Amino acid sequence: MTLRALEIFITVCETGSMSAAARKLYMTQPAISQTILGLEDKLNVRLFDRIKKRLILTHAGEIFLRYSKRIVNLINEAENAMTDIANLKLGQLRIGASMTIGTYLLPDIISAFNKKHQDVELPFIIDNTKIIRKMILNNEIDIAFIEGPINSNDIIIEPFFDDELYLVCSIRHEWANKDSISSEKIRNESFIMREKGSGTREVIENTLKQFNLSYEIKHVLNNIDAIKKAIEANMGISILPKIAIKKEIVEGKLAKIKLDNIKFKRKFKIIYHKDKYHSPLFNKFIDYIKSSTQNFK
Amino acid sequence: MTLRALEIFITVCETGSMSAAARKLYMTQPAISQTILGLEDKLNVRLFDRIKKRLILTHAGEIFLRYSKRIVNLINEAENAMTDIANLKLGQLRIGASMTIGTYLLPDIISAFNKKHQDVELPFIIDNTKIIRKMILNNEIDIAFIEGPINSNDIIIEPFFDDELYLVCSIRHEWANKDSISSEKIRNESFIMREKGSGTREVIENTLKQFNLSYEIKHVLNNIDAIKKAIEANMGISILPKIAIKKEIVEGKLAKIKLDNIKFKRKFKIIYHKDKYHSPLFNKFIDYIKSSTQNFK
DNA sequence: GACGGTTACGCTGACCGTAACAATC
DNA sequence: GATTGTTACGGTCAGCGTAACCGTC
Repeated sequence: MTLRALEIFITVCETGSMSAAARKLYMTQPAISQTILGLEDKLNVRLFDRIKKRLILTHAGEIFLRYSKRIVNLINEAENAMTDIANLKLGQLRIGASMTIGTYLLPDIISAFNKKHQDVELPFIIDNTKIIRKMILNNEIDIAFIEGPINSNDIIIEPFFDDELYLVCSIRHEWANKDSISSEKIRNESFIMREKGSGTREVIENTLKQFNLSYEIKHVLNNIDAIKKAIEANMGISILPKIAIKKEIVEGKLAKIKLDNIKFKRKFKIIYHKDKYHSPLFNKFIDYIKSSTQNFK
Repeated sequence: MTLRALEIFITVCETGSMSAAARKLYMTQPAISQTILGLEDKLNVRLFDRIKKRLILTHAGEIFLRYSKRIVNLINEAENAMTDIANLKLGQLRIGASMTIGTYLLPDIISAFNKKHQDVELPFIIDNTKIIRKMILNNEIDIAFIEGPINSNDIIIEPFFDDELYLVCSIRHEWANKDSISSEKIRNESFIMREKGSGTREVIENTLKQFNLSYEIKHVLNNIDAIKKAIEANMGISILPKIAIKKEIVEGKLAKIKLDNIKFKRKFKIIYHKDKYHSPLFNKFIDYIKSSTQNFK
């Protein structure tokens, strides 16, 4: 019993004749006749009474017609769902991100993307790089955005955004009005730092070490928001990613200062499993992320 | 997209591998691989991620799996319904009958048949022969049982029961205790008759005319029950079909008397459209009717 | 004769098997 | 080397078309 046979049967019922069904389906009439006879033979039941060359559904035929319609409808529904997925009208992309990106960069982008593609599900999880890496390998998420270093033969890494970190102080701090500060001076300031293992801290330490600058850590806070509040309260200075402080700079709550020619730079990366199927939604989202972050100041 | 492909897809999902599915379905593994690839190609969607030769359903695959299961279930349901019909576990037979048969013969038989075949529908209609004939021709009923004459090139007529009509009188009537009555004597009795056009009346008139017997009609009642009540009240005598008076004879409410050697006989007939499909239920019911009436006294 | 359904027969392509290859464990 | 999935190729059969036949209007 093929789906085609069901469609033909339904058409015969609706048109009331095999000839009419043949015309409607662009087939020859004997082909219709044969599939109907084949159905009857296969089902061991007469579907039509042929009374004076006119077709009249038997009781069995009526029951089978109802089933046939339900089946064909369901198949169409399934096919539509699949084309919707192919056309990004439907789908799911499970997104992961590490702290900073997940907090300051992705929320706006995801929500904007979701407005463009209403019926797409975009479950989103923020965790540290190690966990995110494991989730990629276990196929628990489809794609992730991280700042820290990562390595695995099964993971493809693709940079997508040049991050820079800025020295930040309270607007009440004496540096607040200066354009630039001599890098030597920071050894006299109280530094507020992220905890060990933080990608942000790693960049800062590496860069300062590279320039042989000494500094003193006064407070250690495990999230950027806490650090920002502490700086606002003039408890010290810190070096923070630009995406995390954009808003506060604009609002005049924090001041960013150049430190000679020293730049704190790193790359944000897109990662995904090397065997991952690049669904249309997958590709679209990567494109969207890239174009959204391209002109980020 | 074939049903077979859906079954294969479901099996692959359930077993988690194409090889296992191949073993389960007694097919080769490449055949499985091809149908899955074919499905993906046709649907324009990846159903599985192949991560290290292991199959993991994509989001699209999960959605399609749910649809596939529903579709396959529905198809099985439809096929089961059809085999049930073929096996008389399900079905419908629309039965018609003319007055006498429908009132006195069929009800018990239909209800007994329905006890043997619980889930079968047996809609039943009683009307005069002319209407019943029309319903057969219009495919409004599948089979009918009639006593009167009928003719149509499209209707098959098959006798199934030899009916006999008996002279009946009240037990208070002077004939009640006699075994036999000379046929000449009925001209002095008040006759109770069915209306003109009744099949029963026709038999009586034809037979009496054949024997050149005269009689006088006193009352004309259009149904047998009314005639029986009238006879019980000793308003007259009548000649009634044996199936209609069996109960009253046994209960001693009416007396039946032989009239010399005159016998009022006729045949009950099964009729159906000549192009009617003889469903298993159709045949079974005819067999049942014949065997039930074979030993009717 | 026009129309509708069935039967007979031939072709084509989809489906499945065999064989060979690739990749993972 | 054993297992699993993909690719290539060939055979078979179901499904459709053509032609011819039959019954109804």
